[in-house]
Amino acid sequence: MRNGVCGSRTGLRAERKALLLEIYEKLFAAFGPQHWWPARTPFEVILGAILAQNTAWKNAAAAIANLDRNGLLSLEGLCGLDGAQLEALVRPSGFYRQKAKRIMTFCDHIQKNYHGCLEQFLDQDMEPLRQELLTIRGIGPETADSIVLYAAFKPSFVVDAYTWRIFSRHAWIDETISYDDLREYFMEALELDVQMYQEFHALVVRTGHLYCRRKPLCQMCPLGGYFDGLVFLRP
DNA sequence: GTCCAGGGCCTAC
DNA sequence: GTAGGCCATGGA
Repeated sequence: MRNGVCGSRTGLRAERKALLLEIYEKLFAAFGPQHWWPARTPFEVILGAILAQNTAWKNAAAAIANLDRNGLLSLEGLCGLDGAQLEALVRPSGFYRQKAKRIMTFCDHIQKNYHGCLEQFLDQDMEPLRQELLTIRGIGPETADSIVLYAAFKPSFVVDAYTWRIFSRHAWIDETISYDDLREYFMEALELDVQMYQEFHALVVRTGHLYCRRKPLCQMCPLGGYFDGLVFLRP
């Protein structure tokens, strides 16, 4: 039993679905469409997903701009590059040695297994694609889900640090929840909907940027029972 | 000068 | 299986 409403699995799922939809609608009403992912091609989404790992987007964007200036926003372009050159170009994104290697590893994987055809790789069913991404060194669950959702347009919910912070601080989830369990928390309750998943994740990040960064946070954040002038939801 | 950002890997227990 | 250290730049 939770909230004295219904103890059945189906009931809990319905309850959770209603909560999630209400959160989504309030965020959408507050912020509107976020137009994510900020990239022109699936390959650029993938580069961005790797370059943004534990990094402010602005820094990742600077690295992408460097690649763009050199005409390197393509698999073929990057494959002709040596490691040191790529490191120099992605330097603004931080962790640049790791990230250069991760990008190279990804490109090698597509070259070897798909003859350089990214479309063929992305065209797989969702689960096999996700699992294959997770076998590539440097691509963890969040990066994989970002690629699946925003580059392959398949409904895999993206969980990030803001999702965890916002939802745990509201006590909607247990703060010790694992990545996969938190992803399931969304995907079990919500219909599989690419556009909605894209928008939901983007809105969560927007909310996190404004109200839920590590430190200043939650005096002003939804935990107080209000959010940007809106009455917010309580668990 | 200090803290933080749209993670992931490796090692030690 | 999980806590802790490490990777690194740029902005507040």
